[in-house]
Amino acid sequence: MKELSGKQADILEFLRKFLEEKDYPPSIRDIQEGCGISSTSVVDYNLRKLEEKGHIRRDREISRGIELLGARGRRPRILEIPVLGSIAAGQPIPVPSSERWSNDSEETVAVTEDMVRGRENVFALRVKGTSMIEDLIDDGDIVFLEPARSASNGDRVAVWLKDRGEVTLKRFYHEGDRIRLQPANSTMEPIYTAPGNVEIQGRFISSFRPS
Amino acid sequence: MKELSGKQADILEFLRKFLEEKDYPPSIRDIQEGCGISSTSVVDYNLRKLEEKGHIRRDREISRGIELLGARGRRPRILEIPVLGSIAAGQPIPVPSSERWSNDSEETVAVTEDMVRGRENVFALRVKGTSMIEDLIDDGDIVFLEPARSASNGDRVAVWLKDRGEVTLKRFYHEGDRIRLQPANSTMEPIYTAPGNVEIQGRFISSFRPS
DNA sequence: AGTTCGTGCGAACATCCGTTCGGTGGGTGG
DNA sequence: CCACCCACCGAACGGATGTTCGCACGAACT
Repeated sequence: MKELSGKQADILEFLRKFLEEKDYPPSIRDIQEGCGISSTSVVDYNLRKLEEKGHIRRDREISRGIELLGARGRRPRILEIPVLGSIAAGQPIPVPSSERWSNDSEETVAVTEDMVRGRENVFALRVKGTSMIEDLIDDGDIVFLEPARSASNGDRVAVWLKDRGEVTLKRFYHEGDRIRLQPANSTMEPIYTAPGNVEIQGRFISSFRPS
Repeated sequence: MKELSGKQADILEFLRKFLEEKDYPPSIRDIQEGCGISSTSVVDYNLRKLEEKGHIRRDREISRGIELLGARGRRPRILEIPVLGSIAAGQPIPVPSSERWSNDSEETVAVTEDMVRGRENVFALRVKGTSMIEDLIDDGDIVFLEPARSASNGDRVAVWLKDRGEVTLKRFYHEGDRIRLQPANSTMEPIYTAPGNVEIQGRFISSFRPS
């Protein structure tokens, strides 16, 4: 990539600022004024240069048809993950699967899609307590889950215990005619229950520990 | 917030799609064609309604002066955190502080600013090994650090050990005339060294465990 | 029936805006 | 010196675009 002139760097910087502020690209004359350039043709000239050098993309004949390329311009896919509540504190959580959580005045966490790797309908829960401490999931962590109705042995899942009316995060084991829900905390006992009593809500994907 | 008519929902949906694709807002006539509306004035009319209802913001007299409000439109502050390398595997890492990491062909991780809470110049490292396992930092985790030259007792810091020429993530303790670098792994021994031999690179902020 | 209001239509207008073109000046190489 | 290229300038052209205005149609209400 060639070196760019002072004027071109100015324009690029102006583009970033403008986009940051207004959320739509500047017109050529906006750039002209913003960078103190005397003619629109000069802007056009340098814009072409910038396009040749791969910093921007232009849609000809279209007003404000400038797209900023590169890390700062290309907006990464952002997903707003709803934080549906807390888990392992004994509180029931609403079921996310088929629900439309459209008018969510609830809390959300924005993450980039690398964190959920293309999975669908991911939701998040705030972890209360240390029942999964040995799986390196601490109190206060945020766990990301994908909706699931079934699990394999050893999966970390959020399950609803019908008789208790609560949801908890545990490792899941199917043992003969019963289910073992194993906390990852040696001071805590596993929960044994009948398959009919558990309803799997989601499967663990990843976790984040805020500062 | 009032209910919006079918046409208004169409327009809103078209706005999202268009922005997603082109990275600049559509013109009124783009919307007209895209939504199969017969007149530009109808688009204008519904756009005004959408503005009243708080879904968009318009800059009058400006082409494509439409800003999408709300979760999907308002782009959260995204930070591209450079992943400078791995840590605790004994590899030296470049110092991030005053360097300009502008032409970073290196790997980056995009995160929302909640994850670093307004800190400056945050960088990230990929954790190799389990030396901090008891601090719930596992092999493969990504840790976020802020540049720092000093630390308080108990801080988790990335330090450069001059004599070994390597960087490691440990808990930091200043004990009299020596420094103790304590792994959070009972099978591993602390490192004792002279204050002059350690150079603190960064302080632990938060961590993320990919799936 | 008459009125009002929300919504839609089509056309015209004024401006915004990308593009083009002729021209200038400085630097470089023949 | 001349030719050539790069960067720049000013003006004008024409298409793109936001805005406005008169009108129409149906639903709700008096």
